[in-house]
Amino acid sequence: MATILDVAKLAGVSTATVSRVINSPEAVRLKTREKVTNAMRVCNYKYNALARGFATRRSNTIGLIIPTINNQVFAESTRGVQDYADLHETQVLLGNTYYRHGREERLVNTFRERQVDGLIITTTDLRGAVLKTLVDEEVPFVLLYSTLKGGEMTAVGIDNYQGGYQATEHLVKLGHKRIAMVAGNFSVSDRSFHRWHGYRQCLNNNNIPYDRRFLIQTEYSLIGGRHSVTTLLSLPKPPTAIFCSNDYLAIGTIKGARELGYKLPDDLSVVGFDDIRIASYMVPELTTIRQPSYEMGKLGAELLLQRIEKKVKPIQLMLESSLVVRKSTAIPPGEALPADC
Amino acid sequence: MATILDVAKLAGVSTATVSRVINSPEAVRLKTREKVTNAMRVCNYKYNALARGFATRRSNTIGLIIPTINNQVFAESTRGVQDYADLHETQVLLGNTYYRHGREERLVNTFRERQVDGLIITTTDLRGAVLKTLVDEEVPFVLLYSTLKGGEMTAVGIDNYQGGYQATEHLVKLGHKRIAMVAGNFSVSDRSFHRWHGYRQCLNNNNIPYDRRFLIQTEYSLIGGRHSVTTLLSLPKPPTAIFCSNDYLAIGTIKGARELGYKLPDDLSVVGFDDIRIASYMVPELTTIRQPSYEMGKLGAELLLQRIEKKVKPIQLMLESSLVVRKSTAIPPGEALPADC
DNA sequence: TTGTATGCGTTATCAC
DNA sequence: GTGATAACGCATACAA
Repeated sequence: MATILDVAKLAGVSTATVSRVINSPEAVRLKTREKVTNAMRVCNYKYNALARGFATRRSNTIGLIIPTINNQVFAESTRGVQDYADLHETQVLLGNTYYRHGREERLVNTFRERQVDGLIITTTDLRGAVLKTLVDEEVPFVLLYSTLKGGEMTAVGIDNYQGGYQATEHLVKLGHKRIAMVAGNFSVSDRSFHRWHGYRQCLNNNNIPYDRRFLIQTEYSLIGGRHSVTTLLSLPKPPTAIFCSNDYLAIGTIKGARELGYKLPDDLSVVGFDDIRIASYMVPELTTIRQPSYEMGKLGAELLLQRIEKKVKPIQLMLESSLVVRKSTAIPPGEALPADC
Repeated sequence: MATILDVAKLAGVSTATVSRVINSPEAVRLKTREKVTNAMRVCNYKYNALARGFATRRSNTIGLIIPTINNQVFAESTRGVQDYADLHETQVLLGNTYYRHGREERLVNTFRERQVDGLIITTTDLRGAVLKTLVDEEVPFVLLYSTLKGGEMTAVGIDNYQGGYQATEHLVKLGHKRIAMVAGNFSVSDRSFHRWHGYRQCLNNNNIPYDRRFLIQTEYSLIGGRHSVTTLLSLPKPPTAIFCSNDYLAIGTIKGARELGYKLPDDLSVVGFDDIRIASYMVPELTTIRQPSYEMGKLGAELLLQRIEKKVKPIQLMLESSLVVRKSTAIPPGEALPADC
């Protein structure tokens, strides 16, 4: 495989000149440039970006760590990151934590060994040692889907508390009093925890007593939702509405309820979170909290590159989220008409 | 940042020895090893995998090129690739072509500059120059979701022809005679083209005349399906069944038909392709052709690593696909009961 | 505008 | 078992 040395010899110039035509062509005389360009073609020269990174101590690579690419939401933000990186000659290394702290730590270390210029992390372990180390050792990184509102870490996210509050408030306004929540495990999802806070505060503000049997923590999956709803609906006084902390849980919940003979939304209202693309294609169309995943990824990548260039101080950005009312929510059963009519 | 030279000095050994404790600890005396290990801790040494790659001319990185991470199917195979790579100390660089030939070419070049050890590609341009060049220049690569049954390229896929045939046959057996197909554009999806072949051959074998107005090529998306069905159902003699070349098209088709007042599956049968996770959560639950995406990714990664090690010759693997009958297909309208009863 | 010389952090090939 | 040292391919300060 030809190197710049080969090209240099062939063109009768120095390697420095070859390097210049690659990196700052305008700094070399047209004639010389052409000689070099020709030589490159002749020996089928292929640029070695690894060697460059080695020499400049800059890899033009970032590491992206997410729970799982399998979740549409993270696929969207990943796309945002990729698209932005792509425009800035930056490549992205991708890793899934599968919501495991140990894997998150391992990925961070592996990526650092790979000399990534920075990291974008949707963390599963906000209070853990991993992020602290990153701060201490001044590794540029930004948190995605963050719940942070201050501090020394750069982060972009939405107000999960508010999202949880809005979702719950929507149900309260419809007249629901028995509102359950199917949440992602708090131990691995700070976001879920914040959403629950919003949920609980909303109940509180509306004088609805909090029933702890109405909270189920489970894994973020279709199955998780399907199982959880079975538990909830077999309670002596089952809920008439369920707030799920993501759309997959909501879709699973809807399916599970239907399997139990419930008609939706008449017998049970369900609200999701995220507004994945398919949400509006479900039956009933899913009422949910929309968060701008793609934009979040894009913005996260932008912030990271700026951090790498040391152009900005740590900052926490909160993007807008909003309630999207569709067809999976309605007034409680027996509200408009008596149940026995 | 400390290097092995620092460690060597601190431990009073040579860099070669430090390198040895990293790569083949058993080759160095326990006592020396401990000295080195200690020195590493003292100066907070961090291994530089990039420098290693530079020296060994092996990056332990592979490039994964897919149409879009946004499609659940590719997310699954991506996971398969990642999981396998992860077990073999290999990182994966991810890129989306968005079904654009130019982007595919650019990604291949960029990844090669990055010195990836090999590539895994779900190509959008099977007959193009890009793959040919890869073969000529002996770059290890494997095709995913491939339609190949021979030749010099390593590939793993399913029998798309057979998938298309099975899907259509299912509809024929239910009694449908007017069967349309909503397909991904043939120009960017060889897979779609093969599925169409299966579809057409099945019609042929069952003496059902082929009507070219019953074929719509569109982009692989929910919207694509939704729009296509509108066109099909406004035909003078509209189809009673539609075979869609992926699940998103099918889900879009179902939604579009419902918006036109059709009851599914009574008024219209729909078959998808892929069996993405959410398929069984749709209403009606989607009848579709299942393909083992995760396994395909895993197998592709395995084959690629073997190709890199030069342990195997080019081979084309076909995984099993199968028809999954659920609720989105039924006998044609007016078949059991007269339409006007 | 172009060339010379050196460094980047590791591995690998010899010696010892 | 261990050490000395030459690659690896490119960028860059400094000279010319």
